[in-house]
Amino acid sequence: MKKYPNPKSPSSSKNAATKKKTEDPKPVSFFDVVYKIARKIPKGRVTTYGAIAEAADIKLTPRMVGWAMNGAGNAKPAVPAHRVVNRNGELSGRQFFATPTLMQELLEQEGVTVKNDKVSDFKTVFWSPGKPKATTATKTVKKKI
DNA sequence: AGTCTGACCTGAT
DNA sequence: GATCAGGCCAGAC
Repeated sequence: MKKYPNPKSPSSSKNAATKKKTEDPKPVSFFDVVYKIARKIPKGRVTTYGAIAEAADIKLTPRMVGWAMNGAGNAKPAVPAHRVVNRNGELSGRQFFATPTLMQELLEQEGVTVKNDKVSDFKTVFWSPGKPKATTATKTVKKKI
């Protein structure tokens, strides 16, 4: 993490607009897919990176989801990255926000209780992107049904 | 062209 | 139960 000159701007600070008019045949970059799913997250609810990766039609790893979130602020409309947490329910990406506490503030604002940088009742506020057979979600919410 | 990193997850020790 | 290591795909230098 030290060899990175610009930790602030992930995509060379070119923002997501880099592909502006270059999209035509296959505009469905894995970025767009993640954004689309993240935007579908209802208010007061959170999901995990792995769940999004599973919901994506394309083969994708949870890591890529987080990486794609880098452009969330640049994406339009802005993607509610604060509603996306890791499988543990921790606000791992809070430090990537404008302020480390912004993520928690937003979550609490929507009614999500955050304790110690972790979502309380994570399983309760957990929301599935739409993939019922989510392996990860199955384990997390296995006792849901 | 090769190397490394990355807001993760899963499995094994 | 906690910790370590590996893996996965894509992008940037």
